[in-house]
Amino acid sequence: MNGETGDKNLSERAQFLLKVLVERYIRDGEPVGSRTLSKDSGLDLSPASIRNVMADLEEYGFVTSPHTSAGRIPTAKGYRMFVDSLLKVKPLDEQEVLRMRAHLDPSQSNPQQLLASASNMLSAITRMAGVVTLPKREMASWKHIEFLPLAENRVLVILVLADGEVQNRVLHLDRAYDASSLQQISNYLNSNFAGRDLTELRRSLLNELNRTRESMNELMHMAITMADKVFQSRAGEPTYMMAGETNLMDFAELSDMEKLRRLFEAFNHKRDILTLLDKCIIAEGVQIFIGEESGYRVLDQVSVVSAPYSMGDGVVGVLGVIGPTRMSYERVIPIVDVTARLLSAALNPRK
Amino acid sequence: MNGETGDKNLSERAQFLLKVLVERYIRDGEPVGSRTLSKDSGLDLSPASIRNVMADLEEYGFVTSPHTSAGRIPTAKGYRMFVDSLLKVKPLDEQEVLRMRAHLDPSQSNPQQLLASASNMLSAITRMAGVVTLPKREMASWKHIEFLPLAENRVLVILVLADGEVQNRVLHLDRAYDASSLQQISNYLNSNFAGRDLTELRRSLLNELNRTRESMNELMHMAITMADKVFQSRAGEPTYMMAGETNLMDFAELSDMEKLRRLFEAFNHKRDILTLLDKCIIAEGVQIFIGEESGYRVLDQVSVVSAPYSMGDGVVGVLGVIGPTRMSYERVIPIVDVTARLLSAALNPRK
DNA sequence: TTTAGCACTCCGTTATACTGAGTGCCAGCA
DNA sequence: TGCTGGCACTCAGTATAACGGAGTGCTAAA
Repeated sequence: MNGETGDKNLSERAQFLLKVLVERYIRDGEPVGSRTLSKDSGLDLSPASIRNVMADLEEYGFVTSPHTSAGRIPTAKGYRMFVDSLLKVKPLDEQEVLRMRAHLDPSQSNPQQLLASASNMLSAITRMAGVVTLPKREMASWKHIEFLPLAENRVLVILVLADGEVQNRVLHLDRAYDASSLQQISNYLNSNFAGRDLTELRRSLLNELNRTRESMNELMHMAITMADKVFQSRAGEPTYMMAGETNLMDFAELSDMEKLRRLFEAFNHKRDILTLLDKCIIAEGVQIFIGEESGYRVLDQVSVVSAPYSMGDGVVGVLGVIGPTRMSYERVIPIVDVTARLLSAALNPRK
Repeated sequence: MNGETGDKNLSERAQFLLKVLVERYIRDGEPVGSRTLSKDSGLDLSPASIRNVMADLEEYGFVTSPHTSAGRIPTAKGYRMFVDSLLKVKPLDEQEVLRMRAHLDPSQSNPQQLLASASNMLSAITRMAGVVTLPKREMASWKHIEFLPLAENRVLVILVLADGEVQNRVLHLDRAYDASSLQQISNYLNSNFAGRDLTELRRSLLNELNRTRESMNELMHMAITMADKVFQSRAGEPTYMMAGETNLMDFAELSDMEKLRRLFEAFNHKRDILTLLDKCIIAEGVQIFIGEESGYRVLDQVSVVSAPYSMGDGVVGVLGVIGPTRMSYERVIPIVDVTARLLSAALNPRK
């Protein structure tokens, strides 16, 4: 209510003190009192003055006290302000970038392994949990397709993707196809559509189907319906890989067994985590969800720092770090950022 | 030192009291005192007499007390005696068996999914962690093999196993092979060796190679060396699937965060758990490791109840339950046993 | 606008006492 | 000889009170 803090915007000083407070709390994990802040800030202010500012910050919802006579700790909103407006991330040490690059060496790993390395690396250097979503395969292009007849109207489809990843699916069909017509179908698909991404493929196949409805020979018809079946994305696939979940057990914030258990169960069921990560795939760079912001109860006590990575010429997945809200964003943000870039580079063979 | 307990073998009464004690402790989780035992046993003995027996049991190492004035709890040795000699497992309720069978319906799942269902089911009904090792593929036979030329001297091998499981591997070769000679090679292998198990195949291929060394045409030579490469089992594969680890967080025995963490890390690294489970593959039926018996520090507080399952005509893997030493062996043993039988049945198509 | 001073609050720790559960041992009894 | 009641003792866990420390909010003065 008093002059300075009546405005919508916090005073310079209040912002600065919030910054110092958050940094201090991230460092020590203990509520920060006015005396500490008075010494720590470098400003020439007495504890009493600091207390006034704190009262304002509390009123705005940036900080809170665990109880009457403890210091203040940041709220989710406080962290948000800190991350968005107060924090200046320094670029990573060059040495460290080199070390990271070595872990993601494309020459001696396949894409699958690269993803695993990335999540391991994230968990190892941050000492929190690292997560990498598997590439959205619809967006990836493919090199080659092959059909193999099995018993009882079933056909095995082998799909070689642009990155060398191989997928198989078994189709259950309404009638048997002999080896030679299957051969013809795959020839047709390989010569006309190889190299396109999977969604595009489905679209042009449907067009084709409409355009040539009458004139089309049976073979092409078969080919098109079959391809349509193949390229429907399958459900129930594993959808992300995580490493270092156990690191989270060290954090005092998560020492409540009940909460920890729910969190780990969420990791296993994947659903919530995945929809959250999917939201990040549209964003440009590093995206951060702090505590309750995520909208999922289980993630109340944790933050997610994520960044999209790309393959070919589009974003195909997201990687990131999951840790307590009280994490060193200053350190984690550039790490996630760099990892995403390195992984993208490793996944895209230099042309 | 006194007459009765001086023999190597425990008296009838001592054995019976141990049984009651273990059952009681499994039920309540609290040290059992002489008064309780006196009422609970049904024997017409005063607490004082019970105490004498307890002193003997303690001397033999079957029970111990957490502190001077608490009751007794079983040691690993005590549980072992209980499980080996005192416990009589009742067969499972028929209703329950039917419900379990429904979960492992071979008609609407592939083998991969069956294994996952089995481990899920084990964890769900025992409320502990369920684990299933993946089948040893060397012991499985195969139905079909196919080669697909890729760029740069690489060949994609598609291997269809007897259970319908499909595997791919990429071979790096010293020279390029054209599609038609690859076709010939696969024809040769399919018509001469399909249906054998993989170890047997390698053996007969090597024989073949020696026997026909001079007379052999180049094609057969290629085929044989290539097959040899294919059927070398690959390292670094995932080796078991686990479900319900988080159930273990509920047990008071594991409330020590440090121990819990080590346990979960062991689950992730898989190594120790796997060598332990591998030991069970030779045993006939249900095998039990109680606490420290396993020889692995991380498993000090937990027991593993396991049983082998089979496919084709041999044992190929192990499944089981991991839980606190203080688990209801009476319930868990038949569950593991039945699950192993059901899984074996589901994996072996009725002929 | 800032600051010093003061009363107040609340957590965490320590000391103390007390209760309840259980034990080991001994002496007497069938 | 084996069983039992009695007794002194031990020890974890809990409740209670006391106290110091850290921090706050408010007020009055600089």
